Amino acid sequence: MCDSPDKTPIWKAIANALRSDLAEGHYSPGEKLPTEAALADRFGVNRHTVRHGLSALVSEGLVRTRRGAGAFVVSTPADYRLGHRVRFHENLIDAGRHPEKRVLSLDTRAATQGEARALHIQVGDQVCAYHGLLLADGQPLAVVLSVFPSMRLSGIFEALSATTSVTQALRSVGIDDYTRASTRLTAVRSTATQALLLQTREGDPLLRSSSVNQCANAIPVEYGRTWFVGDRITLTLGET
Amino acid sequence: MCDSPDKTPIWKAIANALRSDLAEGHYSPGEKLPTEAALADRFGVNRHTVRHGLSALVSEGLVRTRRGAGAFVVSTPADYRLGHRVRFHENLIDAGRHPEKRVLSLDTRAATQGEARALHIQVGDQVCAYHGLLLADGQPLAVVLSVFPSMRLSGIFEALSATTSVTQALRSVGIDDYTRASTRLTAVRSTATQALLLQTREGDPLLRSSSVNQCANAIPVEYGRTWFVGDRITLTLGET
DNA sequence: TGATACTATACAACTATACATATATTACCA
DNA sequence: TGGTAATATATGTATAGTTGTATAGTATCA
Repeated sequence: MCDSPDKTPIWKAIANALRSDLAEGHYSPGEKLPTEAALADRFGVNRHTVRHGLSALVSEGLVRTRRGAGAFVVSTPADYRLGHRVRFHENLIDAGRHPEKRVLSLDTRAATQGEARALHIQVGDQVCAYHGLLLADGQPLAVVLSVFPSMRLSGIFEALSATTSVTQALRSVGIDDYTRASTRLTAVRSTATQALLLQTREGDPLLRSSSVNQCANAIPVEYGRTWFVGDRITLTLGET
Repeated sequence: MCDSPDKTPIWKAIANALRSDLAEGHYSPGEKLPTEAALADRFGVNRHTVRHGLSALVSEGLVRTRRGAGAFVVSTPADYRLGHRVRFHENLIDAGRHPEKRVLSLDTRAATQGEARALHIQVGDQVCAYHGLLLADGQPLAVVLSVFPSMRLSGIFEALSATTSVTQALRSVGIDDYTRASTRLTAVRSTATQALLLQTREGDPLLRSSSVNQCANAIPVEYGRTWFVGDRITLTLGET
């Protein structure tokens, strides 16, 4: 018989359902989840299976249980504002989360066609490519690939070696402020490498953002592509 | 039973024996069959042989198994009338079944593009989204996602919090009657979450209905999408 | 020799039930 | 009003039972 290739265990499906409930804002931090018995009833399964799913959320740090009291939401997936000014650290601190950036690689190379187009430079011009991992409260949130035009920003490589903050690096090469020129969003499936970095499973949906930041006189200074873990983020569109 | 003349395999003989037990009404719908171990004991064979026979009944749709729980006699598919007036409770009671609705979530949010088009409102207008599970005789029958235009139906959220009946909720916000404006049907494969809620296997076919209900003056009041378990329902088209 | 039907065994996943223990709520009394 | 005990509720733990799946072995027949 045709066995379904990727059969999700019941407990994992429950964890997923609850996690997306959290992501969609059905519960806010501090709020009490339904009791295990109620959840077991809702999903039509045994209480132990619910407990198994809940324990996954507990180990992810999304939920905390108190014997005799119930299960409580610790933190909901980060709310990430996409507007005129997008700042990773600010966004997460505003959401009450602890942001962290980890450098995966940093090198100078020739621009690809897409990067050249986005940054208004020539194919083959030197760019500084920053590959990093974004974390919230220690949990991987996104992988990011940020590309800077070296010619336009002399010293950017050294600046990025010294700090993980894009804002700070740009400031040290003379860009005091920058704004988001464009953002495009799509959903993709994660590759094996991304899944490993993000601690998800290969094929899990990611939210990909392609964006261009420009300085005051509308000159592109950064072209970034970010892959967010769908479950751990809620993107909010609007002004800032 | 008498020993078969070396022609029919044992597992088939067991399937036949159980099938005629069912036909003679020794077991009623929903009732639990003896465990595989008990049956293996009764027939004096290995458990796997019993499983082989049982799996035949499962694929015939006579029996449904739940891991850890047992094998249960399946009830005949509910007959669901799709006509000018579609009422879940009425439909199932008329079919001699016991209907039940379970609320999974209820919230207010902005309308998506498809919802806006169906309800003749603007993208981003507030809608009240009801996510629920429909059951017949305690067995999951369908998951439903019902969307109501909040602006047009002030108080609909509270009304839906108070009752699971769409008819009653609409009545309490001033819609005394509503009729089915359109229904579209397609077949899809179930997601893991849907499979969990419906107690089917991931990837099993579902019958998806997208419908719009309108009030007396032809204004849309509800846009619903329902995923029926294919083999637990028979949709009947016609007048009412 | 190989295919088929059945057996044997082991383990994983989920269910069912019972009970222990911590917390929240309620009733009652001073 | 305030404190305390009783009760109900909820999570934590333990045990046993049932189905699902994987692997290997045996008997029989063409």
